[in-house]
Amino acid sequence: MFSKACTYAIKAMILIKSCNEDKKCSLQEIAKGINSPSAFTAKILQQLRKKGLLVSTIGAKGGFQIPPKKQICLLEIVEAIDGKGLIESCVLGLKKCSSLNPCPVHEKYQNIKNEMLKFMMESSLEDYTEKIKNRTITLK
Amino acid sequence: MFSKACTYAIKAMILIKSCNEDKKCSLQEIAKGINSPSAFTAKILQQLRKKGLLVSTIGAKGGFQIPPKKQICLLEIVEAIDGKGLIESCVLGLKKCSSLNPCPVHEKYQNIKNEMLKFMMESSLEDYTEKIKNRTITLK
DNA sequence: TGTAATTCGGATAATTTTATCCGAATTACA
DNA sequence: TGTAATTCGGATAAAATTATCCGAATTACA
Ligand code: SF4
Ligand code: SF4
Repeated sequence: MFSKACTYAIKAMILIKSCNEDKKCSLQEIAKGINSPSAFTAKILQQLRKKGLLVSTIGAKGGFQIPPKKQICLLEIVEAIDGKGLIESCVLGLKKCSSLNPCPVHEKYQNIKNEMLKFMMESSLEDYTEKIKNRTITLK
Repeated sequence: MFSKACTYAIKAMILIKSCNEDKKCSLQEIAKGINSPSAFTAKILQQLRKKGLLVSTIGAKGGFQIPPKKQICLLEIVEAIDGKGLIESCVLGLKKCSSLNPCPVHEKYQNIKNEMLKFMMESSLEDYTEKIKNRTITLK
């Protein structure tokens, strides 16, 4: 469903969010916390930063944070890393179809797509943080 | 969502199904009909054959057919090419979660996954053939 | 029987995705 | 001021996916 890079991104964002608001999360903490290759994770964090989903501070004691007061949903993360493909594409990826001239599964499929979208829009990082903090679940 | 190979497989199966029952579909017809690279398509057709989703006849006037009297749904095709990943995996792909100790989005996500499964199980090749035959839609 | 059409499988190449390495710049703080 | 911790970006490598090429085997049919 999502690329590997994308699931790293999602997990990293959840982990960072579940740190204290003011605390910065270093690359190493993140990679360890989500069990990902750190250099690859670094690239992904840069992508997220460039899209405005993360802020970073350079130098010793530096690290990554969720931009303060920003609400972020799964969809934003997925789009930042995997692009609009998932949202725009279709089972068949046909070019010459439309809602006026749909293939037989169009309606069913659109329903599912809409629900996936809804799910991703409604799932905010906050939804995850509590259980992470309690260690009820881990991100590994 | 699906790999490129998988969407080629789906389209190829629909195309073959929409040929006459007794008519065989050659690789070239298929590749042309679904606008796919023929050598790559050949590999995919072999995979489908080995999984029992296609039968082939070798030699001149040979080609591919859907096994007679066999009902095939999308799920079977997807599993044959992309494996069980889509069905078994999850947004986060966590290892230590379960329905007893789920992450916060578990319920929502499982619902969507179940609907996707249902969709793929309920969508049979026959659903597509009529419109293909009428040329109301194409597979290109 | 000979030839063209075709599937089949192995080898290889191109592209994309995932991953590693390293040197430079920045900052905290001893 | 010096050093360790850190982000940042470029170069490269490894692995997976997608794609091409070719020769062998099989079959229809002229
Ligand atoms: S008609 Fe709808 S479901 Fe069918 S191929 Fe087009 S966009 Fe996809
Ligand atoms: S609890 Fe459910 S939704 Fe959450 S990561 Fe595990 S399987 Fe996925």
